[in-house]
Amino acid sequence: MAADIYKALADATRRAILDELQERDGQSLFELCTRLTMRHGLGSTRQAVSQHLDVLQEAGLVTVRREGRYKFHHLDTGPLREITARWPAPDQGES
Amino acid sequence: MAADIYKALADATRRAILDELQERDGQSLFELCTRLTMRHGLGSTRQAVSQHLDVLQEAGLVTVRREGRYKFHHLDTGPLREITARWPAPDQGES
DNA sequence: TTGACAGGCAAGTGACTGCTTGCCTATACA
DNA sequence: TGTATAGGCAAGCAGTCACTTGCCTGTCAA
Repeated sequence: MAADIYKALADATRRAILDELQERDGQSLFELCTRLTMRHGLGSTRQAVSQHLDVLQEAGLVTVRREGRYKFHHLDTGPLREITARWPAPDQGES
Repeated sequence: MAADIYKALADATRRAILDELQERDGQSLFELCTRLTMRHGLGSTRQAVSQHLDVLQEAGLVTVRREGRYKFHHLDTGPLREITARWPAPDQGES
């Protein structure tokens, strides 16, 4: 259920996770931890990233696919359309 | 400068302020307080709303026009484009 | 000039939140 | 079967944030 995509986006680490998943979709938790450290300079522990992924999943921005002992995370940018739909640009659809 | 539009959007009261300004642009602080209470059921004090407006202004989502002892607030949805530009929908190009 | 009105500044407080820490479950492979 | 790997759960801590409270500045009209 799309809990609160706004709160989900409020954290810089979570936004970095979305960036990472956009660049390489379907990463596991450990893969995300590694790449966040390497490419984004974030020293986040596994538990921290896991909690962030929970928030993103609650917001519907990340979907999860289980496979054996792995858990792959996929980006879903769909819920973000709500934002620009709520406050459209003045020269666009607003009447 | 556009501080952090994500943190600015994280609060429900601030989103209600944006809603209000979209419906009726150029409101003063007291006008906003009244309409937030009436139409959105928010019992926000003047100071609380004022602090929210500061955050929205920092984020570039609200611009301010002074006139005598009044201060009118205007909505600017431009910075919101950054969000959908950063994570575009997979099947549509950003435009 | 006086008083009412519109808004500003700053310290204090309670709740939330991101993160750590420690321990646990489950799957794969030797 | 035993062990390393991938991930989960929950309590505790510290920083942040929204909100209040109290007082101050600036504008306008009578």
